[in-house]
Amino acid sequence: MTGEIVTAGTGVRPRGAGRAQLHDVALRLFAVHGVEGTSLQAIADEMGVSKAAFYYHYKSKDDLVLGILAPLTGQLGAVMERTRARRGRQARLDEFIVGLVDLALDSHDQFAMMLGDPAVARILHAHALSQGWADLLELVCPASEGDRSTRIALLLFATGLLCPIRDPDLADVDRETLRETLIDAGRRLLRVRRPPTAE
Amino acid sequence: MTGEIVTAGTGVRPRGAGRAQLHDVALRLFAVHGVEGTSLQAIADEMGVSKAAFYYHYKSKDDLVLGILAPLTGQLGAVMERTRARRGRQARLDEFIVGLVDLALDSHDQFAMMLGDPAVARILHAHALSQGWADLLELVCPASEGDRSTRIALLLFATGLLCPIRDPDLADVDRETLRETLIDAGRRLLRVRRPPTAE
DNA sequence: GTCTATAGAACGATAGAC
DNA sequence: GTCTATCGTTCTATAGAC
Repeated sequence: MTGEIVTAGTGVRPRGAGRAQLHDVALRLFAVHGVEGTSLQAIADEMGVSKAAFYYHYKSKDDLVLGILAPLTGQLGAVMERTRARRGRQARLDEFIVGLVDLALDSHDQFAMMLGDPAVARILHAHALSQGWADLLELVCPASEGDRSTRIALLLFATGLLCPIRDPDLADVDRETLRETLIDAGRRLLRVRRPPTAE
Repeated sequence: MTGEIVTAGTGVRPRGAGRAQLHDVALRLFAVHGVEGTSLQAIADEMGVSKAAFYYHYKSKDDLVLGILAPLTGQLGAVMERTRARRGRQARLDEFIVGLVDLALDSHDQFAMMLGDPAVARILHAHALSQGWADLLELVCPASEGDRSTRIALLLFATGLLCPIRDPDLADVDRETLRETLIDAGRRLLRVRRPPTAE
């Protein structure tokens, strides 16, 4: 079920308890308005503190984004571990699908940030940290094999997970149903027959 | 093949020829950095003119975004017309898939803006103009029928089209191959058997 | 851990000359 | 159709008191 919160090896360290609230508030605003569309002022206002208080927790806005995304990077690594442990192409694809869906459902906003926000792409790139996702892709569908159509389907699926997650139309669908539907969609898309071993 | 450029009924009017270059430059920058991440200064610099020159063409940045998106709105309407003309659920789904893929390939950057950029969502909403996409969705999968799993797959597919389009890994895939692969993926995802009549 | 105050830059937008 | 110059605002970020 992808429960582990990994603090990850990105060099971003938590400090106190107020930071958790900062993450929550910032993440929610980032998800709605995007990173560039959210000012530190807006975050501070929403928290009911002054803007300067922010700088106790992080030294810059970019740092905040990295701090928010750090757990996701760790979780992505965990999915990669589990995928690597599987043998056979079908088993690996299935592990990838299930892992990614759980990640998208557990950490929707972070997931949407990472894959959807151009500002985040810039920040990750600037810190040479965009690797996690690229590595996972490479593991499950090596570029050397040149299987373009699988790679396209993979990218389509991962990106497609952005929408069902944040769409207001789907707010009333319960989590387990959504999860099964998305996993089903992934298997259909990637021609994975059934859960190869168990779940 | 979705050739028609419809100026659309959005109330945004072209003026001269310099506007075409403005659209090109702005669109390219918007696609990379997002709307909020692209300043009018950056656009002006890229065009080799002053920032003030921009205001001859549009009265605001929001207006520029609407102007850039107007043709897409028209094309979306055309897809809707063609979809409406089809009879039967399978035929409509197929028309939707093919139409959307062509739109995504023809107008990748506009497509990515509309579906991916939170700033654009805000602008469209502020002008009560987000309808085109919602209407198309409603036509092909009415909310009243309550077929959640099809709706989820539909959203996943549309959003998923964002990525194969802009991913640098896929730059060497020729357009026709990409088109066929994406259409195939859509049919698999939405369980559409074959091209119901012709193409 | 939070505050006030402010520096300094960048932003969107306007005025008016050419 | 483009320019220079500038207005008013907002932004990130810092300094220093509590």
